[in-house]
Amino acid sequence: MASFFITTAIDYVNGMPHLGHAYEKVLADAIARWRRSRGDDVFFLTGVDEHGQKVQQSAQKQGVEPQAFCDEMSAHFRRLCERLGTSHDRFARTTEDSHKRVVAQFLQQLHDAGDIYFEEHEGFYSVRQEQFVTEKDMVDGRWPEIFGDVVKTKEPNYFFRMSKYQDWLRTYAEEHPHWIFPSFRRNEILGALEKPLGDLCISRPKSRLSWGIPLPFDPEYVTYVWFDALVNYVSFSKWGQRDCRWPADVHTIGKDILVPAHGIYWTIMLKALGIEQPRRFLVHGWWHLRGEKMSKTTGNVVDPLELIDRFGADAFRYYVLREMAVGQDADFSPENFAQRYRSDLGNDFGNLVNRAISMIRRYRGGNIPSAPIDPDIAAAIHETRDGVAAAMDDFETHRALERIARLTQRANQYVDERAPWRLAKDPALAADLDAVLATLADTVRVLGILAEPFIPHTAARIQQQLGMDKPDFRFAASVPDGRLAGQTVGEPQPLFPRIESPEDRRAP
RNA sequence: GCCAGGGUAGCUCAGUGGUAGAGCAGGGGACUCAUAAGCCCUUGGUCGGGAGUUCAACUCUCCCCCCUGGCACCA
Repeated sequence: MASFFITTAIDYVNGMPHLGHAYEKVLADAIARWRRSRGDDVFFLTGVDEHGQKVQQSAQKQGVEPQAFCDEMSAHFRRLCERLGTSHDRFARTTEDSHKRVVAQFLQQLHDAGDIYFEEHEGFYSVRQEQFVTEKDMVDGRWPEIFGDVVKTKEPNYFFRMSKYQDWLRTYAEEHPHWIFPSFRRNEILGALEKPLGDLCISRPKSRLSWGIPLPFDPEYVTYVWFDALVNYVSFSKWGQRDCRWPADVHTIGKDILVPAHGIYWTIMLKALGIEQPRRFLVHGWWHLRGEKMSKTTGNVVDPLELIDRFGADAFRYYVLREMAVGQDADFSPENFAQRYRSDLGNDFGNLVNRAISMIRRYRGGNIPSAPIDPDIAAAIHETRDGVAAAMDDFETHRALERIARLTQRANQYVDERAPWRLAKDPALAADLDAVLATLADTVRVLGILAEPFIPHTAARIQQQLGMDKPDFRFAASVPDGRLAGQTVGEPQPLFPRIESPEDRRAP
């Protein structure tokens, strides 16, 4: 059995989950489920990033301990996963002791190796924002109002010797064309490497930032951002155990954190630690809302939970996986969502399942006939599973769903071509009717298997409605072999019921 | 500024040298198993602009315009 380890980025708990968080989890989940259906031994890791200045400040503002704040915020993200139905095997929290131990161990190792050094750093410090700023933050030669007083200060800190690995990284990037998906994003790393790489400041004095993991070699400091967050991929991979899952096969991330965080920092950190590199990065794009960039400041955000409440988790999953060409940006609009729900899911997919089961009940008392599967449809099924497999191996969920939609359409056509209601009127055509119903039952069953990575709840309902006593989502079972013959179907229940919207009621 | 991705039917996008495609939306039709769903037919585009190469360009070359993104802590 092949092993497959996929991660999402861990979400920063300073804000509430939004569409982007939800998408990334669904994308990784679809791939994880896909690999499971192929028989791989999958380990799927997601989680949250809980340390840092903003969390400390937010907790302070609310008058609670940072840990209590994290507990509360993390619950929102965990809840999001539950609502989405993600099949993760581990939900990482960076405040867990096991994680902190690994971070400390890694820091110590790099310090011992001379890759971390201590140096006086002179810079501009914004008292109001409690952070260092650079001349680049100036507008027209002045510090913007939001920074308040900016003073020049000296603060000694610890630095990670990244510059030492620049040449190695460039060679690595050049020699691994499939390292980043989509491939054009690898150029962004190569581009960033054209300029000399500075060393990375990895510490903050405890006096300014206490909510972090202490440096093992200097308790007056905590480690800052990336050294904490990125290590989660390793620290939660059962590191140090015999069944350790590292290296990851796929790191799913947003395009905003490829350069420099993952492509440069993380890659060099692993190199310096002597740890194997992840096989690939799957870099997705951004969601826009009605053509505009989503931003918390303008309130231009989409709450995934609201959509799930109204349309269900599978409708949400389907929409994002169908609408976004992996790696590209995509536009979200409520109208488009409702449209896809009604048309793709309700009218085409859900209705096909419904009419197939209804006819089996009406014409054969619910018993799936034993009859040969229509060869054209059988061919279409084979073509579809091949297409889905090819698409999913390239992470192209939108193409996989397109293939599934095509088979759905083909099956709907088939119903009209054969017109079972006509066959049912003539007892001499009973064998033909049997063949049509058997073909439909198998097509619906296969559609359920192929759709499971995308819409798992619905897939389970399909098998239930087909009267299968135990679920079977193995890709290997997605062949037209009439294996349901003799079984009794269950009650047909609309999978994606028509949802009345206020606009619909206005119709004359 | 540098680098990358993109500009094709009302909308979302596919298409890489040989008479422009799909889905949705719009229009028409036949049917009734089904979630008033599905099926069939159909309207619709000087393929961002200009020049060039070619018997032939959406497809190759060059120039230009526009959008988006990366280069700078935010899925």
